[in-house]
Amino acid sequence: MASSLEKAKQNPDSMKAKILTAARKIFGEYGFHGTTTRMIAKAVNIDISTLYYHWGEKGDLYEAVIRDINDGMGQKLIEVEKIIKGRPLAERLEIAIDELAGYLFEHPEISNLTLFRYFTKTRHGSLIDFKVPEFISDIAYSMGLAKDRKNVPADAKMKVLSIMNAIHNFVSGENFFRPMTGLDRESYIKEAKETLKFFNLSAFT
Amino acid sequence: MASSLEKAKQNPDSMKAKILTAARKIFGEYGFHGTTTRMIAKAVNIDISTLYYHWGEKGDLYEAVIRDINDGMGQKLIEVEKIIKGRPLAERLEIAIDELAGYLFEHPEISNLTLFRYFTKTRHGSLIDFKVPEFISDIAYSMGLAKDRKNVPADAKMKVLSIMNAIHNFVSGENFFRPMTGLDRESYIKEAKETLKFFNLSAFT
DNA sequence: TTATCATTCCATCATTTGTTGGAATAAATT
DNA sequence: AATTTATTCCAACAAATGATGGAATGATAA
Repeated sequence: MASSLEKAKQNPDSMKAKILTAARKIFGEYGFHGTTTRMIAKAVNIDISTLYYHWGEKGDLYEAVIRDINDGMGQKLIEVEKIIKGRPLAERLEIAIDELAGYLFEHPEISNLTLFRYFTKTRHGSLIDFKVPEFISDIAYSMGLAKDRKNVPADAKMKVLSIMNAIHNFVSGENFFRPMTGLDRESYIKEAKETLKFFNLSAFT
Repeated sequence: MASSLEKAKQNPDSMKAKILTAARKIFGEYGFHGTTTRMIAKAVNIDISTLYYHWGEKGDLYEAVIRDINDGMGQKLIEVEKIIKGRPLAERLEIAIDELAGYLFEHPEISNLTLFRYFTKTRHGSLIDFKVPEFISDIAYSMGLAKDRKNVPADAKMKVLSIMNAIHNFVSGENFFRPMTGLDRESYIKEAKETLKFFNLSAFT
């Protein structure tokens, strides 16, 4: 059975999908409470009631957005895993950083929303399954930090969290950090990747 | 001339200071838009109008909170600088990580509010001077990554940002990350410090 | 063509939220 | 004691916000 989200993504030109795309962006910029349903409706150029017709409550739309970005990350991680399979660790790290950072710089709402969820309490506790724990364990296993995917030691999880967060930080923080460095966007992305490799390669090789 | 903020901090029992303390905590947990003036008033057990009497608009109170946490960070950085002065780099790093992480784990609102500001757009752009650029440059200089405090290269700034953010992440993300690891608070803090040292010592020594 | 269904908008509500005026009270000053 | 000043709360408001009913419109099926 196709979920409401899957249905929307089948046709990116559908109104439902357009709303979802706008919601991703705006929720990512302003957070849940900082976003109003009217802001999203305006971005799509529709009446607010049309938005409610397609997605129901604000919280439901937000959940759909979270599920959507999780799907994206999950797919990307699988894709990366395929590329790096069998290579030596240093090479794996370099490629993974390039790929993941590249992907997230193209979709900064993913980093924004992920960090939002880490750091913020919501007034009405939406307990969305965030998939992050599984992602983290999978990466730890893939990096050889755990023998068993289901039994990853705490220190390995902490290392992986550190890596992933570092990527998210550079992506989400671009608006704040880039002016500090005086770099243009392209150079900033390049420098971010270099910095990530600087820490990770020396740590793991 | 003592600013409104300084005046409040002179006497921590004053109503003005009590409101500020509660505001720090709640803004830190829920963000600017997620926090209502009524939530803060309730936490202090006062009427909402009393809050307005002391601090004026919500945005003004928020600014005071930001200035307050900046003061705290600034003082702590000076304190740390004194302790590590003259020691070899590896030792400096270890001590700095212990001290800063310890301080921030005691005052998680600082990390929360700092990251909030990095990653979030506010609907009404409050352009508070955030002092972060100076902090970053000072740390880069202190680590020997720049000859000149006023002329820090971009890659050095990126490295320092990476370090600082990594600390903030473990502090702010505790509620999300700790359940993933199964650690108690004390062990989590210890493990966070270890992980930070793992990446930084291997990178810089 | 007619009847059914899906989609969109207009108008409107009920709450929430930021904010203020003014009365009541307490504290300080004369 | 009388008077001013500072502090607190109650009540209320306007604007913003989440949400909905129902009419209009368009598409689809019969």
